[in-house]
Amino acid sequence: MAVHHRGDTTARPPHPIIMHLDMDAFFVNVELLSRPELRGQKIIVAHDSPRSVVLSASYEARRYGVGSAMPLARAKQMCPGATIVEPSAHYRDYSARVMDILRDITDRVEQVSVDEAFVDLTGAVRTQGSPAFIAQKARDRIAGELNLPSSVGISSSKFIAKMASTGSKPNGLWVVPPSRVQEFLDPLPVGNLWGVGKKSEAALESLGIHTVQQLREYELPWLQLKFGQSAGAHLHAMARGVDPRPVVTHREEKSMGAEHTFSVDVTESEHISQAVYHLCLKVARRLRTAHRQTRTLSLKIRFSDFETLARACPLDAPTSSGKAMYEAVMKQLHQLDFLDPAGDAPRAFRLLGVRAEKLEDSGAGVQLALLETSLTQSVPEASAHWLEAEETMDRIHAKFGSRGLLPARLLHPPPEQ
DNA sequence: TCTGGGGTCCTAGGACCC
DNA sequence: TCTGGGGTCCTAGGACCC
Repeated sequence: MAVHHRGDTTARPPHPIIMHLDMDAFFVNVELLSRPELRGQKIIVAHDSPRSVVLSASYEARRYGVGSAMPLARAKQMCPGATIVEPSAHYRDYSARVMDILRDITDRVEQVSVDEAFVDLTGAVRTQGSPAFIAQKARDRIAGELNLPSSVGISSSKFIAKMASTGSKPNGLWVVPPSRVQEFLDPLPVGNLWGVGKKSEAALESLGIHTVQQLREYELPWLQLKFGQSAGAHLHAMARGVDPRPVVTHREEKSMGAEHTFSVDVTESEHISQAVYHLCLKVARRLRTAHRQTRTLSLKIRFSDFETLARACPLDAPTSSGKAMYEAVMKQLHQLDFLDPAGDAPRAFRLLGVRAEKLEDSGAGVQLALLETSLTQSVPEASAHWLEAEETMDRIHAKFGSRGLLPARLLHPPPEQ
């Protein structure tokens, strides 16, 4: 609780102090810890398969134009001789250690992704020194204890703090005081703004708007007419450095999904249904681990021509059962005539995805109710068996990792171990 | 060059209700 | 009989982020 003094009408200072920390080439630098001989070389972290994309590139590789999310095939072509490193399982651990260091400053930490976080320093500055001092101490600890480089931006809003950390990279620290925000923003290309991607950038450019300064010349109603209510308001606010979003330390997941791109397009119905099965079990397991269940299931398909569509798969009742999800998805696939039980599907699949939406808590009581519901239905033994089987798989997974979850393995013991 | 996998948020249109 | 105006919920698609 804030302490109020006499005459203090506002509990908050005029400007919050927000820091944004972003790890530099995070995956690459984690890999370098175990392979120091590669330091200073062109490194690309990616699964080395024909359809994969770049997850992270060393600055040496970036000089050749390699960037995140680029198809690996293209990256290899642009940057011949680069070392391709398979992603490992260590990123979560290092991420957690970075976040722990940040939480030593304050608990006002919002983790945005595996390698990024906002920290609200508004309270911390009263006892720990200037924002820059606090930030540098955190960067020094991350460098000293984890041997990983990071960059920090500090300003009075999340959005400017993030732009500042990006601008300070690599291994930098940039403070933008409130009085300098406009001066900081004005020369930047609109494409640098948070939430302005390729499409919006192109639309802005076509209207002759290239810099934030130019964007600021346009009024709110005009921007909303051109870009929609929300995006227009967003652009208007950002051009003025306005971003009132607070640092949020906890956020509940709204959906959980799994998707898979086949290394080769697939037409065989049996192969497709097996993939659906896998994805459903994966999502169901995650739901149960989080004590959640879903009321709406969504199926995503990408065909070989890259046409992508999503369809809802109605559920009889909220569920965290992979079997129930599998049945709902298969029913929808058949209704859409995308499968032929006798043989090949009419169109080749490139990607399949399953996403659980409208999540709700599934306490022990709810799980029991679910079990009772299935027991009163026509195939009670089968339902009970399946729930039990899925729980068994949860235990197997906890013990051995994600290997060996094919349907066949459920019925027969795995060949090894 | 040929496009991953995990998400969030917004928009538009249709169904349905009053 | 030729038709309004909300509000809400749902679905599909798409932009965007890391």
